[in-house]
Amino acid sequence: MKNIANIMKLFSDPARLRIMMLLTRRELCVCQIMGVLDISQPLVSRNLSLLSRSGFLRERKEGKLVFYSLRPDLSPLNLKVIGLLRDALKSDTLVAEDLRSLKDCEEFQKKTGRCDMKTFFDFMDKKRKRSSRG
Amino acid sequence: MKNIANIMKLFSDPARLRIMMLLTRRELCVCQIMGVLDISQPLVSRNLSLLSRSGFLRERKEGKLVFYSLRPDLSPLNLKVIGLLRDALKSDTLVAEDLRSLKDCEEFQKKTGRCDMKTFFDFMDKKRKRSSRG
DNA sequence: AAGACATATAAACGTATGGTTATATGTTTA
DNA sequence: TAAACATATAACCATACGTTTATATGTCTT
Repeated sequence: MKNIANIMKLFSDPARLRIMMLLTRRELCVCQIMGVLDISQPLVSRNLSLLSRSGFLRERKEGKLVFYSLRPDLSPLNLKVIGLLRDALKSDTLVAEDLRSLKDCEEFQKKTGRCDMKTFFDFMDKKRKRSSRG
Repeated sequence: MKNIANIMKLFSDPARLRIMMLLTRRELCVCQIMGVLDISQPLVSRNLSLLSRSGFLRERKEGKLVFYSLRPDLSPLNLKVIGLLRDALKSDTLVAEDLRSLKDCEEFQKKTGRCDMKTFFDFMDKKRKRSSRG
């Protein structure tokens, strides 16, 4: 009872839902998630930590960077929950935007050969300015 | 995004989960739910109201009583959510106890021909005393 | 019509939660 | 070794939420 209630609570937050939707696509490091979602580093970190502690994510350290991805050994229940969320959000415009931004970020990353917070922030900043200019 | 987040939040509360698990079985009035779950009347009322407003329940008035049941025209998403919750709670001991209590209450109700708050409270009170005596 | 009853709503309160800012930890680079 | 950097954690605050108590609404009974 408490278990499923806690899972529901975990996904009652839009930021965590957005993070999960990104991570169901591929492994990402904290700075990439920050850049794409445009939320603060401590908040991303905390939400990743909550998702990890509930058994949804695993982490992998590579130098300064920490990469998060779905756990390969997800429990049947957790798998079903993720399936439901993906289904519920398959036409979500915000998720679509996030995935678009992720793609853009990755292309930029390939061109520059960099994966750091400044790079993604600068890129997203320019992008936002572009779109606000119309 | 907000929609699914709100649904998740709705079911992040054990009391609401228990109410839903009862109502997926059959239509019940407020006093029956109170008796079975042993939670206060205003709390039951409020949670029923939240579940109704999110499109999960319908209500039917019959004299003083108000009966709640699953909406017959649940959205595909809401149906999937309920399916997931039932699945997640199919072996839950608390839900099992609740269903047991519900059965007992209904038998008692048949015998006495009554459906009111006092009846269910008295019955559950005795039941609790029985079980605490061992 | 008055009182009893079932349910809903309002008010009030403590706690939990999301978000920010500041700081700590650990790694890389110069 | 010191500075720069990525990430995590702590401290703090405002707000939201669950719960209780009190009250309102509406129905039945006498």
